[in-house]
Amino acid sequence: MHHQLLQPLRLCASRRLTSPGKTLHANILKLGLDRYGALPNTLISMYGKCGLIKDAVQLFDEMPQRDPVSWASILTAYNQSNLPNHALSLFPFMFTRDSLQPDHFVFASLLNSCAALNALRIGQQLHAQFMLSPFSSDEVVKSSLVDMYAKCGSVDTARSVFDTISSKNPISWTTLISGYARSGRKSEAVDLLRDMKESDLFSWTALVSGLIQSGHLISAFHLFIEMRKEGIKIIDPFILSTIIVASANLSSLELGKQVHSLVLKLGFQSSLYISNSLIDMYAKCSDIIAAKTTFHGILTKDVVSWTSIIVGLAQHGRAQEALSLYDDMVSTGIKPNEVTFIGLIYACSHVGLVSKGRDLFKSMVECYKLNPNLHHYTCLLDLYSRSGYLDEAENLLNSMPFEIDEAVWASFLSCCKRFGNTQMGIRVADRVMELGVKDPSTFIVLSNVYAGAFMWEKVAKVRKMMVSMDVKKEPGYSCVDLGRENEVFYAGEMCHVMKDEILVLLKDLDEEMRRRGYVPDVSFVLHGLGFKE
DNA sequence: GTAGGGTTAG
Repeated sequence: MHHQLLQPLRLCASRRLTSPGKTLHANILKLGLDRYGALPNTLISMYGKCGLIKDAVQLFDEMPQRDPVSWASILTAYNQSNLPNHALSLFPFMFTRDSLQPDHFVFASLLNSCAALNALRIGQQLHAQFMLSPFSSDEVVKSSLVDMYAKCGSVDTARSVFDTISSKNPISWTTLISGYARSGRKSEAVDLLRDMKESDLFSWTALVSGLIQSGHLISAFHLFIEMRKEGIKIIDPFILSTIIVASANLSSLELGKQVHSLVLKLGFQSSLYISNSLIDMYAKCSDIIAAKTTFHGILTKDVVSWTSIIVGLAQHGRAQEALSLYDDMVSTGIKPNEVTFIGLIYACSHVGLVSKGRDLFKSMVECYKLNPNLHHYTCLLDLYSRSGYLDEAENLLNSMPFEIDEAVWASFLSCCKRFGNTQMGIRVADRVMELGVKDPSTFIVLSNVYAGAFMWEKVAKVRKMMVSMDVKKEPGYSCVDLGRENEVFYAGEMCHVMKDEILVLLKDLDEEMRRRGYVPDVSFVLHGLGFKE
């Protein structure tokens, strides 16, 4: 009897059919078969795959007799519920409570947890235990070792494990290609794919998306085109969504639109991943209307859809629209996540909605039980300081559980200067000096603050530091998309072909701004340091 | 019961 129940349970697991799975469990209990054969372990695995981790854990804890299969099932369940740390902390009880030894399935699951957590030390310990175990030649475990080392930043070790695999399959190849590509080792990644006899859509996706993650955007596009020429069929939308991300990062509306038409041609427009990345792409490429159209065209929007449009609107300075969409989102019953709040506080920051931003931060912690990270504190700090709430900003700075980086210090410092709080400016500047400075623009802000307080010895000290570190400021530039071409303008550039037209336009704009009440602030201008600003 | 590729973040 219990054999006939295994198949439907496995079907529920693979198709994520939660309620039929529960019904089957109820029937199994009624028949008194819940301790029969493979049924207990299959139930754990079914609950894990359906995302019901609590039910899986309860079954596991209440089992009178656990075996390595039960352990592999619960460890995998934790990984699939995004709780790899629970898997690692449970594992020692396999020895102490159950007197069992890990098998190859258990090793593979645990290495997966390490990869997700960047836990290199534990990964190395498991590697040693694996080598001493009777399973030391298992090739699935070796593939997970390759992945673990690559994800923990040790790509060369990943390579040496890969070389010990005697019969490599497409999965082991793809794992290493992805590792090289994500670490930015372009030529090794490409060479590996070319050495691979049976490259498939998976390996190409790993290559292209890894290169996009490491910033090799143009190469990624060339490889994508090569893949199409090779005749690899695009049978799922994964690679298209990464290519959309690349268009967004290149700020190229032209490329983004082309990829969008390819999406339509191949029929993947209903994929949520695709629509979500299109929202972001259109927003980053300045077409906020197309971003909104994409968003409203989605039938079942998820948190990422809502978050993407909120962030996009915030970046376009449309704070009110972003905030009112947030209200719509909550009333639709979608719970915001950490990223949503970054977008919301960011929106407030750009229009000076201080108390709204403060309330949102509070509701994030109190209503949604989300842990604010460095980005949230940075946004909130930015909100206070840009709006001139310098005391709140300084209090936050002193009470937050994170170390902010130099750019954030510099931004706060320039706000002290802008709002004329000389004492706080000096206090903060002294702290920044102690922490050490690397970025040329930070030196400039520091020098401005000290100069504003007539502290000439400190100004001289900053100058000396700049000279001794051979600081050179990279000239700022902006980039204008002219359809087929890009035009790059450097600050201080005086040899452009359209120089005369540009200067006339600039003069007109300047006069118009002054007519509307703009008073230029020249107190920031730094003389005699050889900077072209 | 185990291993590979995808979206949002100053």
